[in-house]
Amino acid sequence: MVVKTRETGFDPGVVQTARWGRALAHPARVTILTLLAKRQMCVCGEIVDDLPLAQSTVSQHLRVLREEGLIRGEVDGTRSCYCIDVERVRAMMEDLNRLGATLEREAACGC
Amino acid sequence: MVVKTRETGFDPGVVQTARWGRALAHPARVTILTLLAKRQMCVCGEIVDDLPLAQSTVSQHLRVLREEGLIRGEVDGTRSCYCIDVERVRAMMEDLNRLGATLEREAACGC
DNA sequence: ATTAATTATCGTATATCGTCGATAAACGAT
DNA sequence: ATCGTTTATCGACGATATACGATAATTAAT
Repeated sequence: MVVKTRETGFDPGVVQTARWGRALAHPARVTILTLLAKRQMCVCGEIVDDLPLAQSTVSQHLRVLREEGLIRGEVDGTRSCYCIDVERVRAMMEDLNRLGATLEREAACGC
Repeated sequence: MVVKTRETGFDPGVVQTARWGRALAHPARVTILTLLAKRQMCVCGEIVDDLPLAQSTVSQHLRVLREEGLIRGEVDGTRSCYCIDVERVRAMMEDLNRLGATLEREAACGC
């Protein structure tokens, strides 16, 4: 599923940026990421305990983050141990900062 | 509508970050922003011409960006002239970079 | 006054998202 | 082998998001 070419008529780079946006588009996912950063690893159960959501819902959000590559999960016995994929996070921040730089560059508005 | 307190149980800062994410979560909106940056202002019609979407749909996306404060619109006769709100963009990038820094800081993963 | 142009909004249809409970799968412990 | 723990997935449902055409509102031009 890696390359999901659905031919939308948008620039691929823009599509990727939008994917980063979507990954961050829910408070639960942002919270999960910061949690994983605070402790340097996290069992799923701990994450569930820190969120006001059902276990299955948290699992869904973990899946979204996993699909975007922002986190990686390893099974450890009956547990699942998640951690941030720093490389991917760096890639995301590069993309977002590139966008930010573009948007800030041309400030003069004719309106 | 500025303060939309719907009591979700999430940290306000996190909620704001998620809002930025949501604003960028669609290729059309990212495209619109970069368009507005390239030309330093843009009439709605030009934006519509550059997107593979109907005029009403583009108008919707403009509304989302406007609601997040990332763009401002002024009516100019029968036209609408949009431009980027650089202050807001800067605020967004600050939030996102703060998140990025947090996520990159603690790299060592115990998995 | 009519007409043409432009854009926001409305109504509606469809798709995706978010959420939960229930269940299945995998494992550890007894 | 059975039981308890943990987590992913499934099914269902409501809520949002996305998309379009039609319409209304505004203005410019004739």
